[in-house]
Amino acid sequence: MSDLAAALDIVGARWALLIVEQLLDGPQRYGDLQRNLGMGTNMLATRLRELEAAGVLYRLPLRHNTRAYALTPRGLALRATIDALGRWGENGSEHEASDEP
Amino acid sequence: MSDLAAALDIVGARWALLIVEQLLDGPQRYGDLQRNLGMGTNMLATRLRELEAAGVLYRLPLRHNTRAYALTPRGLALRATIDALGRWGENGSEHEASDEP
DNA sequence: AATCACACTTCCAAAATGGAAGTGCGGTGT
DNA sequence: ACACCGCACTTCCATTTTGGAAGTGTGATT
Repeated sequence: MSDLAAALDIVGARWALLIVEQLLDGPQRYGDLQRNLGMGTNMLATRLRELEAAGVLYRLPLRHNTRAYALTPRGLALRATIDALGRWGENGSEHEASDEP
Repeated sequence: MSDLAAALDIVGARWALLIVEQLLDGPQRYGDLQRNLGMGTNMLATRLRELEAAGVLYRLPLRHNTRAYALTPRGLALRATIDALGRWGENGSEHEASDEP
């Protein structure tokens, strides 16, 4: 399995990189993530569990039954990838059907 | 929609980035891609259609009924992202691993 | 005691994925 | 000429993933 395939196994799932992108701005709570991303709560819970198991993020306990999610060093290391993909996505409005590359 | 979300809309689908990674080594034919990637032929056909529509790759006609798939400039621009993700994936076996070299 | 915010879980329908087999076309061998 | 082959797909169907909506449990607040 190539390095790329190994990486995609972890952050290739839908919403995974968007969650990490949010957390690059600092730790956030479950409800905040859900509102900021507009994704269903079941998917969010599943992804957070997977990303925690993969060592990308961890649960940061706050008061009583509330907690925040924060990136581990391994999660922060995704900044380069996310920046690169984001820059690539910037130029997405320049597509037109042409027969020559 | 953020730049990252726009990018993921195109290359976030399963296999998409792996296909692009293959084509970074040069144009390949359908059968080669299938063998090199080990993916089902129906998915490959679907992804190639989507990536062509998105301007990431194009069909390069060869003799008779054969053709190769090659990256457009927009597809080649994914090299930075793929390299970054690949480098991130390299360090995936450090969960309970030994000491460093 | 009743209500509320928060962090989920459960249930079910819809969409994506994957394996296997089939299709069409042009070239090759006999 | 005619059977056969490789290539590039398409079709069919089972399995997995995703998504929306509603429900659960816990501790604080009124």
